[in-house]
Amino acid sequence: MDTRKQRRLENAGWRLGIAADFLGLTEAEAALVELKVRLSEALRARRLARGISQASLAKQLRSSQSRVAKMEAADPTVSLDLLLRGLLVMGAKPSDVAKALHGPKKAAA
Amino acid sequence: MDTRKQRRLENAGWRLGIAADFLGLTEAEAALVELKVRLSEALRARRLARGISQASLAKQLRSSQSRVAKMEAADPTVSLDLLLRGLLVMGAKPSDVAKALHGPKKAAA
DNA sequence: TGCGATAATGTCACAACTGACATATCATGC
DNA sequence: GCATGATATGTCAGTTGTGACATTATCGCA
Repeated sequence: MDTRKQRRLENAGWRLGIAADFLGLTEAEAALVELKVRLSEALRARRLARGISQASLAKQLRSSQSRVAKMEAADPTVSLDLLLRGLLVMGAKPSDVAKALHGPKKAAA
Repeated sequence: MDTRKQRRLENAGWRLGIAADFLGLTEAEAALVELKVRLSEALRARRLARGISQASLAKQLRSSQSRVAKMEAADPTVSLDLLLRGLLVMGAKPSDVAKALHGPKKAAA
């Protein structure tokens, strides 16, 4: 088929309806929240495994106890950047992060 | 051993030397940059696979062409949040994101 | 050569995130 | 009962990220 016309329209940024775009974004937004939750759970798990307090983690992160609490609660005001830094500071390797993204369960039957 | 005293100190936030903490953070910081680069590569790959322009992706993201360019360049001013949203909008599932984190190569010999 | 589309780079006002602090809740041990 | 340590919740001023815009640089095509 002739994809030229479509390409033209898409590149102008119109991609078949604003409503669809909107839905696409909120979908992505929901998925992002899901990912944040998983990372926050992984963070808490790692911290507890090390047996240290939120205050201690905060110090290592150069942050504060209250923010760490919000990180672990997946508070909307916490960025992924901070969450990731928390995990990495707690010794997570990139592959560990990838695992965490898959889901909270390690290997459920 | 008696771990009580150590726990006390740790929970007060002192964890054996500020220098070590500092190194830990910059290490995490470097790892974070690495992850950002991988995600930015994955983003560009996905966009090109779909054959759409930065402007089109920007529209779907409700962002701008210039910011998408910066996303793909792993510019320090773009957040992980935005990068992730970009990937998700481009149809990436969480498992795809996890794969991207492992490394740019899919299955090199 | 000029034109249209795409992408890269710099800037800026505005919005979101941040650390810090105060305070509150909830356990444990005395 | 009430300390003590850990965690949760709310607020706020200062920093960082954001979308938008302008500008520039390529590239392909007629």
